[in-house]
Amino acid sequence: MINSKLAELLDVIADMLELEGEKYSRFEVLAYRKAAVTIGGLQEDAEEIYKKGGTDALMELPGIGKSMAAHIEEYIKTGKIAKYEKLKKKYPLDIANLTKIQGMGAKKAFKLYKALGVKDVQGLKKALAQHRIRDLEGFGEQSETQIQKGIDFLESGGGRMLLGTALPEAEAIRDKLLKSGLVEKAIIGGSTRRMRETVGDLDILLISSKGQRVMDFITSMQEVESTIAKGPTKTSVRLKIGLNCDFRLVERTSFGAALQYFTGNKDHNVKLREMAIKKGLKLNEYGLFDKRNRNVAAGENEEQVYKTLGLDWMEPEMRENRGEIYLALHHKLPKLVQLADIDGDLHVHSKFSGDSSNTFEEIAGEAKRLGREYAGVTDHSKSEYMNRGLDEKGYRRVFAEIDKANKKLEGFTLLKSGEVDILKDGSLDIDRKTLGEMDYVLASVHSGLKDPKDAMTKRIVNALNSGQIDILGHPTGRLINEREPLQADMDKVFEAAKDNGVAMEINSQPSRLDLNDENAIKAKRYGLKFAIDTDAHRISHMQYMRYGIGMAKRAWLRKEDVVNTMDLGSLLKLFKK
DNA sequence: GCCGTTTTCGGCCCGACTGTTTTCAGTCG
Repeated sequence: MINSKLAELLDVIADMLELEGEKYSRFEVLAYRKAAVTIGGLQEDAEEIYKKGGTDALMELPGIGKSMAAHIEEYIKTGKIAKYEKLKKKYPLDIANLTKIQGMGAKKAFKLYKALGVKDVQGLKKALAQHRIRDLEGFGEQSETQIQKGIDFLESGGGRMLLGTALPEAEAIRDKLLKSGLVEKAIIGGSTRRMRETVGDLDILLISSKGQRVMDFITSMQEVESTIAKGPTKTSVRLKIGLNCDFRLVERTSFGAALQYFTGNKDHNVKLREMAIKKGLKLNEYGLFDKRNRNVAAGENEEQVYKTLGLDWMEPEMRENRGEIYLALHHKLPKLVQLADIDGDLHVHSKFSGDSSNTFEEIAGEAKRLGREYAGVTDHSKSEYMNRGLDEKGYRRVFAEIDKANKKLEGFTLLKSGEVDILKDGSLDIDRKTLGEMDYVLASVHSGLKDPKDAMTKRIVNALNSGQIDILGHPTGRLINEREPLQADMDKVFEAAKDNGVAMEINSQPSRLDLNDENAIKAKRYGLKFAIDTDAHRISHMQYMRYGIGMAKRAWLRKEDVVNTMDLGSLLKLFKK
């Protein structure tokens, strides 16, 4: 995968062009930055895209035009970009890593290079230790401290954190603020509100008349490690869990506009502002203004902001500039699936296998509490010997237990299933007869995750073509920040799934979220159905459903795209087919 | 350098905070 390296190169080119100053327009710099973001965020390897469709395919990507496509082609063919190499001679410093330090941009880095010969982070550390920075023009003692802090943060592994870790932390902080009596309103914004799989920092929006006291309260909170910036309307802190959190205080009359601004991703917001300009208006976080600087539609809710721009309000998960603005303009937004639509959970482990200790009573009790009508018991199959996987006999024993338990349960049904292993040749490790006794079959790949793409594609497609699978479990096997997804031609996988009526799982475990939004968007284009499951190994995991729902909404899935929104009768009929 | 669901040329989003400064550049989101 060349994406991250390529994105870094494009970003550094942007930095260097910025250092060139007047010679380049800031828009050209911006173009490189945009391209870097696009490439860095791709799921598919840019090299694959190029191999399949050449520079034309690359130019389909947002922010990639003729020049960028040529740069990418050059990089794939030669491992280098001439424009970068040329600039590098003039700026022979490790901009990519230096600018990872918070508060350090290309300009500061270059200043330090010119004055002190600092070329990389190592050199910077040396200069800091010798206190050579504080005497430079434009720097001071504080600068040294800030830079040192930035380096420390970086080295302690500051990066994007799982949504499943970040969201509960944000909620805890929000609740504390609400309880403090100092704020009228507190809402979590940013990528957390958009339910992105990982979160770079938290944004919390506040209404309060006690500005200074609120900011003091925040910086003295237990969760806070240090204060990065503190002003009357904006405070940034570093949290002990290793995440930064921005707090913004706005007037009630601006709250809608502020919430809009702090929720949409950058592209979405830029698009909205452009629309505002075309209407002779100006949009910022304080409101929507006309030429005489009169607020025409800030209001207390976002709906007014969207409405005044001619748009329907849309759910936060959609605000990524993936075409949602066009749909909103033409009143064609899809009605997205909601957590409350979920009627059951089709991937739950029990004490009969694996590292789970869940009893049927516990599973049923928690599921009922969450308003669900059924839960599928999907214990591991025998290939997972590390997880005490079940063989045919073992499954029969579990099915008998399920029958017994169901007799005692009222208004709730446990379903007979299994998370069956897909073997290397694509066959399942449980015989046909036993699979036939299951209400449905969930099958997953658990081994050989690094196998070559061709073999892996064949393996999964064979399994799908066996006609024995109802749901493909965590289809790419990735673990966020830990393990790369398996390499398979997802187009072929989705095609085979469509042919065989197999639903794709959206696994709600915070470290999985698999399929992710991008793959789910693709799968939906093939007309596939989805099962949003929790893969619960603990009873508490059954609440992870909201993360899977977040992913589904990000993929614009509707209720009818998700099989476990159906009532039990309809679901069983579907699986019978 | 990119882009267009009116445009293939003429546009391209907006503001807060910091540190080092005497009015602002740099950085960030």
